[in-house]
Amino acid sequence: MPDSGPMPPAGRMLQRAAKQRTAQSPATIYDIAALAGVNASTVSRALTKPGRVSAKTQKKIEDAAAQLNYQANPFARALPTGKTNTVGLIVSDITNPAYFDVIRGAEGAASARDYTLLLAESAESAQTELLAAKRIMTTVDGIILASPRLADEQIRELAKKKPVVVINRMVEEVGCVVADVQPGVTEAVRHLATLGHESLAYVAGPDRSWMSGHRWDSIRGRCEWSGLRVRKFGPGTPTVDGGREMAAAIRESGATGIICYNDLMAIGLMQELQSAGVRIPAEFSIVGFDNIFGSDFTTPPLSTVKSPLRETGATALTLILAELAASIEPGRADDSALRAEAAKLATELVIRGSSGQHSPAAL
Amino acid sequence: MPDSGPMPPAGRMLQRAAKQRTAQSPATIYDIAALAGVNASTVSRALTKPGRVSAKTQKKIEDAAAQLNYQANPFARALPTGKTNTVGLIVSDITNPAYFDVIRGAEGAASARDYTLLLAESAESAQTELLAAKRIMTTVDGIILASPRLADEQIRELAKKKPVVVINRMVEEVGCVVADVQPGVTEAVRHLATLGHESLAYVAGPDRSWMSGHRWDSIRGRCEWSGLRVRKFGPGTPTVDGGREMAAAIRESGATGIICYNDLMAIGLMQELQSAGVRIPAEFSIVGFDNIFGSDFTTPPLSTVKSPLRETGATALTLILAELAASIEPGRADDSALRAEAAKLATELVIRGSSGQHSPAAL
DNA sequence: TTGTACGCGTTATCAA
DNA sequence: TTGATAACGCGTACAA
Repeated sequence: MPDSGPMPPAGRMLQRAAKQRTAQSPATIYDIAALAGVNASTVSRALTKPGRVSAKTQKKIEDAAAQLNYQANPFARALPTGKTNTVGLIVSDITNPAYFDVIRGAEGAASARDYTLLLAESAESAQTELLAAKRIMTTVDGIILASPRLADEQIRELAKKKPVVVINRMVEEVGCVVADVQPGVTEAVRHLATLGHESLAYVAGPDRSWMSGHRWDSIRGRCEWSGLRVRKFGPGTPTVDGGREMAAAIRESGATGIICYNDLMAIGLMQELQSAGVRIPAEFSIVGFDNIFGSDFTTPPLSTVKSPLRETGATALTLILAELAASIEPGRADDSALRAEAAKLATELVIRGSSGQHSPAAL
Repeated sequence: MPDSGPMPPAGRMLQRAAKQRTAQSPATIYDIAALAGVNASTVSRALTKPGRVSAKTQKKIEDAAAQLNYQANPFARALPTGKTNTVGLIVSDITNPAYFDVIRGAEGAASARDYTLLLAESAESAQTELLAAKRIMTTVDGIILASPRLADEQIRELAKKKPVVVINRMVEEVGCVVADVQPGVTEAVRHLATLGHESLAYVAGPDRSWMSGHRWDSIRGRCEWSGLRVRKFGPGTPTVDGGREMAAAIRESGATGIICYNDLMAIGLMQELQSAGVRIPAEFSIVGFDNIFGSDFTTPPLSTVKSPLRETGATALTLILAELAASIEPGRADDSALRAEAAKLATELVIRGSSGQHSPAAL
């Protein structure tokens, strides 16, 4: 160590300069600083909060940055800040087309705000879900859990570390995005009643699915209100095959207006019934949930309670970002706007061919 | 500066200790070092390449790490290394269900190797695709481009900076994953010929789609070989509506064995034809491509040339990782195994109800 | 085998 | 308003 002057920065910049010649490593704020004739810290200021620097140097720096095709290194930025501009999304089953739109909505909302989406799947297992969550946790600013299989307590535990928003489930003390099932269910029950169905049935999903129970509660309540009989079948697997397996029980039940936990089950049920010679909708009316891609491909096309899947994904991401902002700048508790936005997420009946006038007479 | 001893490390550790009391910030290698009574660098060595440290201290460190619930900070790790353990996947259109399985395959392969998947959409625009690519580029070890809209040259440009693998398209000098269309097309053409169709038609996708042209080339070649007449229609939009729009032209064309660029178009075409009173498959046989989710929901269910979508996604990710490994350790050019794996990706005809004996007589 | 010291690119805290 | 400098957590030559 021959010298004791301001060595580190000088040495650093010399090294940068040398490096610049050899490889084509991306430009750093030091390169910009050199080009603009200012200090690196000034560059940092100018590029992050464009108010703490004079207009003149601001422009010089911006020009230099543009010329050098500068792109901030997210990792270097994340280190002192802790902010990664990345949100994780964990879905329980990528196979399920209902999530496609959720993913799409979240991705759109994210990239619109210069955020990036990290995707992971839990394969319907609480254990791998927790694993994925922990792995991702270190990398993201917040996590969206779509129909999580985790226990409430585990979710709250995660939420202590980073903002967590849950989709399609209510968990105390955690941000939740759940579309209002009431309007869609109300319409559906009324629709079936109008069609002449006096005995309804609900084909439930898995017991562990919060949403399945929620939908059942809503349907039952509505039927009581309307004086209709309704029975619950299941639990069943929330897939096409799961719907198929319920066909026999439904057929013998005497119920003629069937609402299924989701479109997948509805499609399976309908297919199985049809292949047994049952006429839809003459003998049974079938209504699904979600309005997934392909639910109108069937013959007859499926009537369904449409869920605002894409909006749900987008709203979840917005909520995460809001929680993030709140944790930094705790003054503003204007959840109101967000709550309002989330409240707009309502279901709605889409009437297609699988529900119609009940006319078993025409045997 | 009262002292000139080994200040920095000591000061750092003191601060850590103080911090440890207050907030619940995640444990670092310094915490482990303190607990195990060794230096932080030893911890780093023990945790990265478990061979450069004595068995005894190794255990001590691992115990301490476990006790502290240690989780390496990916950002801090990425900074000196440049490695992020993250792969980006850009799809041209999340709406298209064909990508669902690709995403799924890639995600599965990634998380199996402790990699994380970054998802982005280009919304069918070359410009936003480039933007997304550049934004993501800084964050990932490599990028997978599914049916990119970018020009070949732009893709090569990207590939100069980080490993790039392209799905469903051939680009010189860039890793590509394209399922072999030959077997599926051969089966399909033979199938239609056997059914009595003498005049075939191909409903093309967008002109910009490399895959659409590729499929057409293969079909045409196969038809020539078989002495069948075949005409190309389009270009069209690769959606259900795009398929619908081709119905009139197809109906007047005289062709009766129709192969569509993808299932979406096939479904639209079939629906439109049926709603005009045309009987499928008696009058027209329709075959799609890909075997997407829901292609068996239609009545009749769609015959289709199945693509190994999921395997394609998984293979693409594997390829990226291989290129990554090769760029680090250039000695091993054992692409052979990979090429072999990629070569196994073949299409295959799935015969369902939309194709059948040609019997226009039964008017 | 282990410890020392530095750099990765950025932000944040001070002085100036 | 700007500059100098210390973190952020980890990997790694180099020295011991």
